[in-house]
Amino acid sequence: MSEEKSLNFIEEIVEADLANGKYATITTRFPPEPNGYLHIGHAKSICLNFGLAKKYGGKTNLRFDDTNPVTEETEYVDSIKDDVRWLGFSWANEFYASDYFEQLYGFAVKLIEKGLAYVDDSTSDEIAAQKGTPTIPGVRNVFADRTVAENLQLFTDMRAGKYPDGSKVLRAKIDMASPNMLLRDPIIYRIKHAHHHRTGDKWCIYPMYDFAHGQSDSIENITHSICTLEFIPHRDLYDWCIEKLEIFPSHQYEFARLNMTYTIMSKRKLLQLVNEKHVNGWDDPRMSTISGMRRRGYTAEAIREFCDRIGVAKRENLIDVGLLEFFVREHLNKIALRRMVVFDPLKIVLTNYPDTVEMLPSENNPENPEGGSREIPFSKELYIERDDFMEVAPKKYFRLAPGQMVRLKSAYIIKCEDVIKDAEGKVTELHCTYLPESKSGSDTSGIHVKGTLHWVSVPHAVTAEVRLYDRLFKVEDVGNAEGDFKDHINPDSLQVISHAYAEPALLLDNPDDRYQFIRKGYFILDKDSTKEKLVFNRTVTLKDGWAKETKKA
RNA sequence: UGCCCGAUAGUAUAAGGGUAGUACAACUGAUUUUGGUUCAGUAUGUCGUGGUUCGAAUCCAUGUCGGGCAACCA
Repeated sequence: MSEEKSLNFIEEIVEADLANGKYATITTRFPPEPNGYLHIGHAKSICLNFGLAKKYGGKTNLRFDDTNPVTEETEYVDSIKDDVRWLGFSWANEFYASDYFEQLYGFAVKLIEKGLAYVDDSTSDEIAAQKGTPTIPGVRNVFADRTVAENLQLFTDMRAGKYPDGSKVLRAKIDMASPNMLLRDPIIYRIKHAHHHRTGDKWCIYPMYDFAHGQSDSIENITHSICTLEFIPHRDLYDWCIEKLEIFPSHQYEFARLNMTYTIMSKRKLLQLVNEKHVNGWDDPRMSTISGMRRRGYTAEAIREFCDRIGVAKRENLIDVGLLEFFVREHLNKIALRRMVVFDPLKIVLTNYPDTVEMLPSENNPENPEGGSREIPFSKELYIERDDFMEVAPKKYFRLAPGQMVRLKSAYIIKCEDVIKDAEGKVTELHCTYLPESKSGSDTSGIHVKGTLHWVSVPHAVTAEVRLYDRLFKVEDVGNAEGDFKDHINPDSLQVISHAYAEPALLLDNPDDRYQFIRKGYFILDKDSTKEKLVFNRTVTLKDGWAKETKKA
């Protein structure tokens, strides 16, 4: 199988199970609750579950864990399916825990018949109080002594809708003194007169996670049921149900969930950001949701590489978001079309350039010779970036300064002759001369300059809106930071450049294309774009060695 | 003071009794018509203490530290 690359602990389990004949083939599942959009943490789980099946020739089901009707919606189901597909995976079957409600009900009846479940009329407070604490054993109440016949009748009546919400629950009869709190007669069914997104009003009792998940796995013959660390204590109950019900023995394995710097990974908090309008929806490009990252321009390939690289283990972790960005850059560098866009323009007049327009060819991607080239209009009046000029420049500044020369990308070398200012002393334009013999591709000037700038021809410039995103939070470990997580929101996470100047080639390209705005970063067209108004999202910046250099000083 | 997980460079992750390796980050330098890319190189690590062993990140004991467990959520 894999000789070079080392295995993670789950792959080792799978290989052992396959090698010793425990299973001929494996089946995994990705089991989201449709109560929110998927985020990068889910991507790790998706890559793990689908990746395992792919690697070992098994299959993976997509199963919606929809046992709590009050939080779940079809919108979420649809978005989850979109996201999994976009990530590049296809499921063997699309299942729903709600598909199994009848079967699950039967399992509960079986437990009652075996004397292993009872109907409890206590309030939730009473149940909590009787449960004890981790160091004090719980105590059973009188309802635990109800007869099988009585329990059967009561449970039937619960299903029939004879009781209001909260008035009764079905509990598994296990061990009120167990050191594992989850085994102290856990609730397995509760009454909820609520509309379910798939079963409608057919049911008014719903199984709890612990009575649905393992059994669903079992029904689907899941061999390796992989979940996150917080479910470790649930494994005893998972196994207990399977054993008492005498059904296919799926096994649960747990790995550490992904945590990432400067982001949150909780659906509850993500929902809060959406509801309270701290962001513009679940697919806001600043969100750690898969749909947000997609809109921002991250590629599925980069996300998969990231998930592969971070590994799977049981130790808690906090991964540098910079690692994700590394994989995004690595991929985009290979596929992005190079374009020139000026965000903050400073006008340049080439005093010795004729009143004509030249079309200059420029490669689409230096990393890919087959990527071809496009023609860029060049004229007497150009825009360059305002911070590519300094009137008084430090020593290692390779850009424009009075008397200094730079190369204009794919065009000529120019020299700054005159600085024009307004009454306040603000630089309004630069008068430069160009070296005709320095034309890109046929340079005979013999001059080598250190700096190369991007530029746009003034009369040909296309205006566009550019949205620059920064991290949504100001602190590294948002989850463990003091106070409310919203206190740490970065107020400057979105900067809008409403009038950037772009080379005209950007009008012609395909909306799915990825761009590198030379010296600026990677960009993608946003869905808010129209024919009249282009809108671009910055996916990620380029690494900036100069910024690092200046920061040091 | 119960039970359960875990601990390897800054961050992650390998090494499964035999040279502590890889990626990102950092730092040097080279190349470069993107201060990007690429290339070459440098520095940094086994939680503590005992033990077993010719040999321990790995096995044993013990301590310490971090995390989890008492929703009619998943």
